[in-house]
Amino acid sequence: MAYDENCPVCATAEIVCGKWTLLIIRDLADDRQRFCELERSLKGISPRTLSLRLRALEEEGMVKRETFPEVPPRVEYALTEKGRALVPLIEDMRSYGRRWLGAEGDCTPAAEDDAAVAPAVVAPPAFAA
Amino acid sequence: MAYDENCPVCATAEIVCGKWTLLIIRDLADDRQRFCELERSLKGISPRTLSLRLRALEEEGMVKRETFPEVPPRVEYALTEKGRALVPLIEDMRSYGRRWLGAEGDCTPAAEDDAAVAPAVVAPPAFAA
DNA sequence: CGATGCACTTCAGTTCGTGAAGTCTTGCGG
DNA sequence: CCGCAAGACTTCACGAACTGAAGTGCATCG
Repeated sequence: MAYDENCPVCATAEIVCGKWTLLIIRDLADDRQRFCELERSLKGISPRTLSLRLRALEEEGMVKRETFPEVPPRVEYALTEKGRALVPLIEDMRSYGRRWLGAEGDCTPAAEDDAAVAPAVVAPPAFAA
Repeated sequence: MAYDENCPVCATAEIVCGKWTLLIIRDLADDRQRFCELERSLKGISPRTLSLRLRALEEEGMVKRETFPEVPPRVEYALTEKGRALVPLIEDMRSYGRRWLGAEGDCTPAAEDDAAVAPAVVAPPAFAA
């Protein structure tokens, strides 16, 4: 059922393999975000899942939650140091996706509504790093 | 339901977030393996899931399947170049797990039956690379 | 007064992953 | 000759995970 906890790869996999988790980290890597910003950026996530992930990430100590008791309640999420340590992993994924999966988009919160620019990169380059 | 296919991180996440997928890649990174070797190494995986993962990985072109029509049938799985390109990702995970998750084990197919050696690393070091 | 935004929670339904058992073939022990 | 074992899976029933839609509470905008 669960992975072997002694294995560093397994332990990380356990965190990482939940759906959306990595994308949440990716969004938070750029900047702190609010619940609804994440919800909009991660098109297709259900608020329940987002809530669950955020809670889990917070319990793991990778995300810090900050509440502002304002008029429309504001809650911001930001990566802790432990969470930021996952960013290189995300960068690897980005490189991989670009090189081998022909995914050209930016998909960062900044690049929201520009779609369809990929010049059909299907055959990946034959070299590997 | 599905991630945004244009985003390199999402595209990679889609591959990577299936349970056990990364661990299969990890095992295959060391050497080609047979079905039952993977099954034994990945303690707790169901043959159905392993079969599904292997098939998907093969269809994605990250794993090469080779059948040997021998007495007890032998099938070996190995990473392709596209699959090997994921190894740095796994290495990142290993580093992360070691540094931040206090997972000290090796968990490689080579280190099978030595358990309980971790000197209780619970508080991660305060520095980050 | 009704609509809207925010941050969630609840609910029913679908998909994913599990654990046990079964399949098919051949070689070895009794 | 019978039965068990290995190897590579498949089938099945069940539980866990994720989804989509709707609901909650509050205050401001129109």
